[in-house]
Parts: sequence; structure tokens; C-alpha cells
Amino acid sequence: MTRIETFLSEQAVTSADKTFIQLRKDIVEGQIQAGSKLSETELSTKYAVGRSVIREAINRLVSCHIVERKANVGARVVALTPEGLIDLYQIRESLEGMAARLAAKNMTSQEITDLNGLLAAHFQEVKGGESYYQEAGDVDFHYRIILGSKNNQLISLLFDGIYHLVRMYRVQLGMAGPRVTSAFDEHKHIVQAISNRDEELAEMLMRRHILYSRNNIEQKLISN
Amino acid sequence: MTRIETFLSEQAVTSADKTFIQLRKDIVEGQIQAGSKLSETELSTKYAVGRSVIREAINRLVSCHIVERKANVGARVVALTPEGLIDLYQIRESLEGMAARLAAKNMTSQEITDLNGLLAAHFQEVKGGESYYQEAGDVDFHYRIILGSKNNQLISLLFDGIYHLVRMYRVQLGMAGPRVTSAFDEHKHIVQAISNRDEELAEMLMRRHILYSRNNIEQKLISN
DNA sequence: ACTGGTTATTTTGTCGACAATTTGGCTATT
DNA sequence: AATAGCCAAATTGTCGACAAAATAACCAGT
Repeated sequence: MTRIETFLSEQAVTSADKTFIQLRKDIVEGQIQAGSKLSETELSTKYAVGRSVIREAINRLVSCHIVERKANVGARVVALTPEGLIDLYQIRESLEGMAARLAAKNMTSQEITDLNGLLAAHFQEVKGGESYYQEAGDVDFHYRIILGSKNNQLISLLFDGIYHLVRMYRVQLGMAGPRVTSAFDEHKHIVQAISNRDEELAEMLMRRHILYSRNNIEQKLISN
Repeated sequence: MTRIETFLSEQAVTSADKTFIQLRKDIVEGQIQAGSKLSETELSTKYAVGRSVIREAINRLVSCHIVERKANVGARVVALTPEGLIDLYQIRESLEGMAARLAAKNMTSQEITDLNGLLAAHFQEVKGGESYYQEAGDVDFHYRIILGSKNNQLISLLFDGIYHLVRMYRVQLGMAGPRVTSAFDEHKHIVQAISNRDEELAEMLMRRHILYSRNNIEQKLISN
């Protein structure tokens, strides 16, 4: 099992773990509508677990800002707003910029070699016209750099918190968009900077990369 | 009630809220030792609430990285390590830098006026030789700028998560340190940049400010 | 005395029941 | 008809009990 997989596949051992992951999936992928109320008893029967388990799952979703809860009233899935998406991308710009800086400092040469390999594989796909790239490939690229930062707090913030919310926006607002080839070039330059151990440039390029991505998404939001 | 206070005094309505806040306080301030085990039944009698309430409180502490839990084994207060502190400061540098940038863009002129007022008040204290400054004053300064970012996700990340952990290190490793006057000058320049709506400079100065603070703390860690 | 396996004990995870709070609807009064 | 107050239904919050898992203690065999 690769390093990435161990981090991503949070091995769910308890019933609350599984319910949390399932519920998050159902919300992120839109099976449960954004903004809708989460009734504990209802979910309890739906997922065939006790209400305690549902409560714990909901509480965890509250912690990653996917659900909001008012005391004695109940929990609702967050609403997807343009402002919320912008907030997320500002944080991504900040944190992933720092991640790239730290990756340039802390990645092993083996990890950098692997990253170059990933880039080469993506290049083949892009050349072959597969638009498969952007979903899995882009995510994989960013994950490796974040892991390369070796900052566990940073890794957890992005993986456990931000990324699920970003994916929720992506899926539900249909942001499967293009920007494939230009994004590839940006990735290439970032990897070059990391290979050169140029922390300053790596951070700057990553920030630009995410800023462009945000601009791209904002345009789509407006056109809707 | 000022804007800051509404954000800081999380009004605890349920019993789980109060227990969470109390437990966090006891951990952050060292009443409960770092690295120690958190027995649910034990805490249940200690705080005179049911075990469900304790469980919920612990789960929330897990979400803000103050406690770690292993399934079917139990929860422990995190250990305080130099690496952990560095991780935190790297994140602060990144996020608060972005906060300063956004504050330069989004703070109202009234808020900027207030911020200048705060600075003036601190100057009087520093001049008067009160070292009171650095604890409350420094925190107040940073809080206002973070709030000034108007990015709720960012605000929550720092207030609900990072800052309690930072305070835990500060309190338990006795980082009440000096650096008062130099920090004041740094604050002054940051406020100037924000007043000029110079986003770029505000971010850069804030990052430097936090970097210096980190260097200062690291030196103390070594000398111990 | 030491190691391996087995049983007890303790601790966590889950469930259903009860208490407290909110919400919606009803009645009465103006 | 509108509003205020009150009551009923539903939902959340908390508790204690039971189930499952891990740790500790114990015993047997070498």
C-alpha cells in the first residue's frame, strides 16, 4: 500500500467510522441535498444504526464544516455559496502554497523522482487526449505535494477538512471543467521548482496555480 | 458585546458544550497532563456528567488535534514535541499571512481605525513598562486581523483549532517570553500596510512577524 | 524463573429509554 | 380576522445498560 493510500483510505473500524464516511460521501456527492435537514431518527433507520452513531457522525461532519448544527434544533448540510467557494480557495492558496514550499525542502529525492514519474504518466494521457487526467490525476498530484510537506497538521487540515468540501463544490456545481493542458504545464513547473529545491518559487507557482484554478471556476459560476 | 467577543465566547448551551470547553481548558492549561490517558468513566465522575457527554467532548477535542483516539483503546492528550510546535507555526505563518492580506482588502475603515486605536493603547502600556502587553495584547491584535479577513473558514480554522493548540504550547512550555517592544514595532508596520490597503506587504510582514516569533520560541526550546 | 495460553477484568462502542427543548397547531380573547 | 397564550407532537440532549474489544492477571507447562 502506497503512502498516499494509507492516508486516504481512513480505515474505518467502528460503526461510527463507517457511518461517518458513508454519510460524508452521500452529502459530498449530492445524494443528500445541500442545505437539507439531517434528522437523527430518520438517518438512524436509513443507515441501520443507533442514534448515537448518527450523532457522532454528524458531529464529525460539523467539525469539517460540511454540516452545521444549532443546539436543540438540529443539523443541516451547509449551503453552497459562491462566497464559501472563494473562502475555500483562498485557504487552499495559502496552505498548499506553504505545502509546496515545505515539499521543496522536505521531500526525499525518491519522492521527487516518483512525482516526476507521475507527471510523465499524465503527459501521456494528456497527449492521448484522455480527459481522465483532471479528476484523478490532479488530485493525485496535489496529494503528493501535500504529503511531501511532512507537516502532519497541514496534511490533516487539507485532507480531512478542506478537500472534501472542495470536492462537494466540484461535484455538485459540475466543475469537471477543462483547463487540462494548461494545468499540466503548471504542474510541470511546480515539480521543476521542487526538484531544484527552490522553496520560494515552488510556493509562488503553487499559489498561482490555485489562483488560476479559482478564476476558472469563478467564471463558470458566473455563467450559470 | 464587541465583534471579537461574540466570536471568542462560544456560548455553551448544552452540557456537552460546557464539558468540552472545561476539558479543553484543563488540558490547555496543563491541569490534565500532556500525553496522559483520558478515561471516559473517570472523567464522567470528575465532571459529573454522563459518559455520552464526555465522549462527545473528547471527540471534539480529537477534531482540533488536542486529543488523539485509537479505536477500542482510548483517547490520550497529545504529546508536546518541538516538531509539533514547528508544524503549528508553519501553518500560522501561512494562514495568518493570508489573513493579513485579506484584512488589507476587506477591513472596513472603522475597523482599521479601531485597530490603530488598539495599537496606540498598547504603545502606552509598552512605554509604561507593563509586560501585560504580550499575552492579552498580542492575542487581541492577531484576532482582529484574522476577523478582518472576513473569511469564515479561515477564522474558524485559526480560532477553533490552531490557537488553542498554540496556547497549550505557550502555557505548558512557559513561553510568556519577552520580545515585547520589537513585536510592537512589527505590529505597527503591519497595521500601516493594512491602512494603506497594501495586501502584498501586509501578508509579507505578517509572515515575517510570525517567523520571528517562531525563531524566538525555538531558541527557548533549545535552551531548555 | 520464564513463556504461552487462557480466563477475568476493565474499557470502549452501541443501543434504547427517558428528559428537556423546540416547533407547530389549537383555542380563546380582543 | 388577528394575536397571544397554551397545549401537543416531534426532535434533540442525556443517561444508564448491555455488547464487544482490549488489557491485565493468572495458571500451567517447561
